[in-house]
Formats: sequence, C-alpha cells, structure tokens
Amino acid sequence: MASDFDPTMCPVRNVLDHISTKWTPLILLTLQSGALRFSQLHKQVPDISKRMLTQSLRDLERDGLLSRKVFPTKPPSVEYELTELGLSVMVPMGALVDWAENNFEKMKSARRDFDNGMQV
Amino acid sequence: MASDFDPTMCPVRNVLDHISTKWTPLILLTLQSGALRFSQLHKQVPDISKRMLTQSLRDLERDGLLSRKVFPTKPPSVEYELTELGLSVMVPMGALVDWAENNFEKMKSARRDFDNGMQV
DNA sequence: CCGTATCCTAGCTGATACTG
DNA sequence: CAGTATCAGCTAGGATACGG
Repeated sequence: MASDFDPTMCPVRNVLDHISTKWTPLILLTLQSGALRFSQLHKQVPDISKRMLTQSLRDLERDGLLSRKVFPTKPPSVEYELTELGLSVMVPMGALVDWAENNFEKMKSARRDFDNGMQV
Repeated sequence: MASDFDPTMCPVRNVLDHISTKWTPLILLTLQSGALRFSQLHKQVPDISKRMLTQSLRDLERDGLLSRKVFPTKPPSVEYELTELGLSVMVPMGALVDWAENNFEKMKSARRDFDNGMQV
C-alpha cells in the first residue's frame, strides 16, 4: 500500500518541503517588497547565518522563485529579487502568514490549556 | 541587532514551524474531508510511521487544530477531527496546496535548467 | 562585499519491539 | 486497535575561519 508511493512524485510534499524550511518563508517575505542585496537580507532576516542565507538563496534560485543578479562593482554587490513564480507563491503564502498573525494567540492559549491538563 | 529578536514572539516563525513539518500538512489535508480513526489515517497518509503519526497528532491537538475523541469500546477506537481553528487554517493552506499542484512542473523545469548550468 | 569550506552537534526520524 | 519505549542514523543547521 505505502510502497507504491514515490515522494518525489507528490507535488504537495515536494513543493511544501521546499517552501517550508526554517528560513525560506522569511526570505520570500522580506523580498516581497522589492529586490535586496545580500547584506540587506542578512540584516533584515533576524538571526540567520551567512551560511544558511546563502544556501537558502541558492535553493530558491534553483527552484525558480528568485533571481540573482551580480554587479561586478568593486566591491561586488549582488541583488536578489522574486521572479514571477516567486511572486505568485506569495499569494497563498501571504494568506498563510496573515492567518498566522491572526491566530497566533488562539494557538498559544490552546497550548496553555493542553499543557495544564485540560484534555478532559 | 539580531539579539533583540525573540523567535517565540514571532507569529510567522512560530505558526509556520508548527504547520510546516514533514507530516502536518498531509495529516490536516487528509482530515479535511472528515473525522478519521488512527488506523484510517495511518493507511491514508503514505509512508508515515505510527510513531510519527502519533507525535504529529499530539502536536496538532496541543495547538488546538484537531480534537481527539476516545471511544472506550473493545478494542478501543479513537477519532481525530479538525477543530474550527484547524478548518480555518485549511483555507490558506489549501490555497498553498493548490499552488503546489499547479506549479510543480514549473519548479521542476526551473531546477532542470539550473542544474544544466543555465545560470548565465 | 559576498560568499565557501570545514567541522560539529542537536534533534528529527525510522525501525523495531512491546503494552493495555 | 491504538498506542509507548528504546535505540541508532542522518541531516539540517550553527560556529568558525578563510578566499575572490
């Protein structure tokens, strides 16, 4: 039953795995307002390391969600910008973010109740 | 700069971390059509282990996204069902799933191009 | 300024066996 | 049927140092 299932063929799993990593949503969200350079992103996405920022940006570029433009200035500068595909994913993801902001308190109180042994 | 940021205070991070685990979206999606028993879920969510199913269900229950009802029959049966909060998150998440299904091919071809060295 | 390379650890995850 | 317990492997992620 389960063995005839190939995870790489499942769009839901496959896509969600790529946009639901620790940093990906925050990066996409930050770039939604417009193109940013590496150092700007590093400042605006709290607590991310350069290593993870680079890796996440590469993954997103690979998936066609953002573009990377290198300006051969001195010192070099690199700009990241959402592609059409990247902008399009921000519609549903934006809705999810809105949900998160609107229902965070409900989840917190549900957790409090559960932890206090309210489960019947 | 980054040190004045508390991840537990960030709704986006906090909520997304909980609904974007490996199994959570699939479980929510499966329960969207109605209540299911543990064994039914185990069959319908491909490749999940009992261990992970139990753990994911507990987390979702703790966050108030689903309810757990035990029927003291012999042998016991347990039903899981989305709460109002769980149903409400399926609106944006359903949109994301739709996006995933509609844009999976685009992502795959973007990846192919990238891997073939098309990056300028 | 924009990365890469290397090492290292925490915790997620699966496999397996057992219980009420 | 619906879990729990235990153990081991893997890998995402962080710290640090270095390079173009």
